[in-house]
Amino acid sequence: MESAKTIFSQYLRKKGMLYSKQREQILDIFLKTEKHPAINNLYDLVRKKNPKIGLATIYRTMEVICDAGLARKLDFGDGTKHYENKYKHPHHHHLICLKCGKIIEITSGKLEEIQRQLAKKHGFTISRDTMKIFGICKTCRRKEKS
Amino acid sequence: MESAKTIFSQYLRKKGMLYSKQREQILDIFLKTEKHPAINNLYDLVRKKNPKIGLATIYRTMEVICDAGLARKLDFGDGTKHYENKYKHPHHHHLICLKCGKIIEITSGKLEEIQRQLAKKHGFTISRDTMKIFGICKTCRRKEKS
DNA sequence: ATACCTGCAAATGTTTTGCGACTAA
DNA sequence: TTAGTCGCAAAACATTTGCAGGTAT
Repeated sequence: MESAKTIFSQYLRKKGMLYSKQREQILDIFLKTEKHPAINNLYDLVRKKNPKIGLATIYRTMEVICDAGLARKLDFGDGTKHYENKYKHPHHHHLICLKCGKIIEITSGKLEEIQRQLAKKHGFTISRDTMKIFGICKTCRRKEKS
Repeated sequence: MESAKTIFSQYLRKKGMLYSKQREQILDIFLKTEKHPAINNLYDLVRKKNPKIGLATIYRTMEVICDAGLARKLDFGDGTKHYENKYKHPHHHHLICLKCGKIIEITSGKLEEIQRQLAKKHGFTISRDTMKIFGICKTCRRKEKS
């Protein structure tokens, strides 16, 4: 399996784009984050390494990283874009705690099967799908009770 | 079953809010739309009846209508808020055509069951959930082939 | 050398807010 | 009468874009 960096640099070459220092730094930091960083989280992290970098470059580069198939853009309805690592990371869904913001990733073969059935029933060809369950996580539920 | 207007006016009274002409007009027009209007669609429709109304009033009022349990806020990832009628309208999900923008509503008991199972497995108490399947609808698929 | 990129600032588009005038009860 | 609303304009955000100067190949 090729490394994410290899995939990225090959993608860039194929598209006639350059493998700049900024793009490498942003990819590095993004791949290290294990969660679902908002664009501003990434901006802050990248600035620690390279304070000169601009927010627009983060936006532009994350777009390219998505196009290269290494990231997936997420919308948690909090008014800003989030990104998650797609590299070696199968399709999944999210449980989102409304109290503490914790995000739990879930996968379900049964769920995928039902989605396929529903799509088929309506003659619909699936490109992508997203399911989010908002609620209260175990930890916050316990706190509420006390 | 009470009418939507009754529910709305009772909600307003309970909250110490007024049942203004604008609120009534916006609710009327919103209830008549059978789809998932964006805020600007509503703005245009309402302005036909009452050209003096301001966009801020639409935003503020749709928020109140949601709070009253008569509308549900939707995010189709197109950069603007949409609303759908929640009155006498059970929980459901959406198939969204990426070509023509058509939205098909789907319900599935099996799906709800799986969501409950997944939440339970993680000690999660569900508040609300949303599933969206993006793809190509039957009609657009046919057009592509020709 | 020469595309391509970057950082900055300005522009954009959506949504929210402050406020003086107005209105429902 | 008077709290609550409205319309407007300005502010607040997130995101995108134009451009002059810098960089990778």
